[in-house]
Amino acid sequence: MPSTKRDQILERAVSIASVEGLEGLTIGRLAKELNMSKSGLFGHFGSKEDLQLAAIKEASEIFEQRVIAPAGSSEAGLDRARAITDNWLEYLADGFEGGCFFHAASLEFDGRPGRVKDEIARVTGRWYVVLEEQLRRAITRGQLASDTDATLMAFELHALLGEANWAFRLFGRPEALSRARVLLHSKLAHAQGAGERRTA
Amino acid sequence: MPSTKRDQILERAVSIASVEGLEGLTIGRLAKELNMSKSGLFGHFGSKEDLQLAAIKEASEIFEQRVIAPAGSSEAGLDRARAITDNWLEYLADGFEGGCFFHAASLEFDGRPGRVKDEIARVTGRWYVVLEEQLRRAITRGQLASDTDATLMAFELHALLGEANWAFRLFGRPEALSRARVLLHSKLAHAQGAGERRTA
DNA sequence: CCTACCGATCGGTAGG
DNA sequence: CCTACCGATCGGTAGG
Repeated sequence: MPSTKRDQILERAVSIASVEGLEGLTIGRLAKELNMSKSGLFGHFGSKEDLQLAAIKEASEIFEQRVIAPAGSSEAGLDRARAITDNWLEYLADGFEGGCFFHAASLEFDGRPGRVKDEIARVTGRWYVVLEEQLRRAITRGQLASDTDATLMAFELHALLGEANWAFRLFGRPEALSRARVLLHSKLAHAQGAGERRTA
Repeated sequence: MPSTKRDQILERAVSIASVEGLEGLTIGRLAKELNMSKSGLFGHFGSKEDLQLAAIKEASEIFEQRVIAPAGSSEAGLDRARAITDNWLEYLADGFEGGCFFHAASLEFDGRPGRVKDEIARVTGRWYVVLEEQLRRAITRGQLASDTDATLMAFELHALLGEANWAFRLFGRPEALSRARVLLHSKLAHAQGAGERRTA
């Protein structure tokens, strides 16, 4: 399937939104960057909110392709959890021009109830659950200690990914990514029910 | 010292910005909420950027008062680190109308170079270092294992605070805060060089 | 502190 | 897909 004009528009839209935010993504600016008229661009979407929702869908497909799908070739459980977090870190390093689209969008819209916020929560929540599910399988398979709390561990791993994005983008230093990698690997390292770790 | 008009303006400005973002904080809206004219309000600040910088300063003073200063009465080291993170969680629950001002501002401005971004990075980085410093003292005093990596542990604790804010605001469920509390206490729990912990 | 105003841009529409 | 336009709002200024 060839890339349609709408796809080209959304590709730019997602890139702009990752830098300027989903509200900062204005129709006028998007049109100018694509050498289109505002109304010509507008014809592809019914409203700004629809454009925002379409951008979220486009960004979620990119995330799925880069982070979730490639992990499908790893064995379910600990290996797949590690593949997901490794892919996630790579995506944080170069996935979008302005850093993680969804982390920024979450904090931008958490105080603005509506369809856009709901969709951001739905999509990001889904990936969170995907990761948690692999931890549960790892526990069932004896790859993590049987008393591991999968909910808390998913919270922890997701926290490290968010912190990596925050620190990398705000301070511009790649150590944020390597620190997160060290911690993620440490938490996911030991197979066969080991599970004892240092605090660090 | 009595609360000046400027202080009253900034109080509203910080609350609006926590919900709408620092760019969404418009002079017109702020003036309307305060029953002032735009130009009357503008007289207190030289430009929108100056208003944003003043709002950052105001918010940082609130954070200092609520999170950092009260921890000064706890003994330096592990106790003070725990006091800081406890206060921080309380501040996440009710510090600003729209969630952590600085977490939102960080992700909003990380792609917009300039004085506002620099100031956000400077202020948030300072608190990060304050926490790390207490961990170093805890190690020196034998309250944490001597091979603890303070840099990584500060990264981890700060990650949990950020995750708590993200999840609490996006999904509106207070479990996010209690999960972070459990994990933070677990990591900071054991005195006298213990330091062995479960992954969860 | 105010009224009155500036040019630019916002989301969106009419009409073709 | 376009030009041309709408009312509203943006940051900011002149003048008092």
